[in-house]
Amino acid sequence: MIRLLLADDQALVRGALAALLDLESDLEVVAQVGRGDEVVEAARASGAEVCLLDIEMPGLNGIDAAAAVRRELPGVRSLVVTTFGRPGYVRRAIEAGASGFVVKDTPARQLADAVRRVHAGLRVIDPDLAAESLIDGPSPLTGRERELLTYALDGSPVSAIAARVHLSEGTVRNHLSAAIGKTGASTRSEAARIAQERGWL
Amino acid sequence: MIRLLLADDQALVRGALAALLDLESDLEVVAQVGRGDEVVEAARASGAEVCLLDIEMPGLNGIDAAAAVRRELPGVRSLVVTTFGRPGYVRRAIEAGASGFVVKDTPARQLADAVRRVHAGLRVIDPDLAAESLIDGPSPLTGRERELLTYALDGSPVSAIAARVHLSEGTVRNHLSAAIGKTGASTRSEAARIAQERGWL
DNA sequence: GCAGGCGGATGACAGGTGTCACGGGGAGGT
DNA sequence: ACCTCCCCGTGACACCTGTCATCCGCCTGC
Repeated sequence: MIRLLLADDQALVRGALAALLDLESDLEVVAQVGRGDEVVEAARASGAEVCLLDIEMPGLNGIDAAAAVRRELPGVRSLVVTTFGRPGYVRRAIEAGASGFVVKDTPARQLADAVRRVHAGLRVIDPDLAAESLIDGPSPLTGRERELLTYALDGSPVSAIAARVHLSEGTVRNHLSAAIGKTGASTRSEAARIAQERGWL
Repeated sequence: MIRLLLADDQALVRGALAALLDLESDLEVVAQVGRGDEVVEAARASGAEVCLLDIEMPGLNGIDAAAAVRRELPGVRSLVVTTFGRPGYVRRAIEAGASGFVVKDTPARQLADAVRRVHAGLRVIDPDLAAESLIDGPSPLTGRERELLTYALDGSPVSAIAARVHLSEGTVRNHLSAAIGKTGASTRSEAARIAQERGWL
């Protein structure tokens, strides 16, 4: 019997996944949480062996949660399940110590298999995403560029971004201009979108 | 026995919801689709009585799908289930003929109850969203403003938007300026975000 | 009939934005 | 020591954007 922990901020999806996985005779959902920063504690208390982690969660995202599990509970394996198949996410999830990466587009019946493989010590990674992840390579952005791009995601004007990070507007424009060049975009909004799609943020 | 149709573009979520609802002794999932434009046909073929529709779907969104069901199969009721609780969505879903509106944050056990109520002819609407929907009022945007805002969502420059809709740049700027005023924003990106949050797009 | 709203357009203007050149400082590598 | 890369800043320039005034044609409601 494989003991599972589910982490997803949408209660309905979480409950539905629990119902789905509980149908399998060799799987048992022993804990459910809706926040990333509750994963480690719940996993320890419930004696979970595999953690199913969504990326988009309040408190702590699924990738950082996987890293925390790796650090605090070395014997527990993590499987990241997310809506968005961004190549950079795969890389970061694996680097964070996750044993698998699955998108929510995959057929439901494959999920139980993925859990079993992860439990057996194998790695499960969506093949398409793995290929893209290799092609795109790691992020070429510097720390500042990444930071400023995240603030540019919502289309904020340069002045607002500059005030938020306590920099001059000229400096912000220079960093964003560099990011625009590296992403092949022509506006900071477009650059921010591209960077996010590739998981560079 | 209530016959259900599930429509959600994420196969994993769709399958999980099916597993969850099939646990109820009086519910039976008789059809599953991943696209909005397959809903009517699948509902007719399967003899579904209630359609559970996600909003974000390829082909046709859940609200338009609810309208299509209303038109083509008057006896079938729709329950819209979505990730984002945007007030405008509720209004539009109800106007489109949906009998209920539930967000994916609600506890899993309440979903089956919502389905039963909808099947019984009652309306099921998330109370918080219903209140917000009344406060915000309907969209003040004109058709063009709405259209141009959707193109402005990703931060596209005015020139690109103008080319896309075959208008002069000046006209596009005027419409967007009006939208900026109505949303209380100061850039078109911000206006687009605000409008989307309120379900005006 | 006619006001009022919408869609479309032009022109002008202030201010925001992207680019480039250039400078200076600090951390890391050889 | 030296070079390289990152970070921060300034100034200048061309271009983009948001706003406003003003015009037109079209439809709808009164």
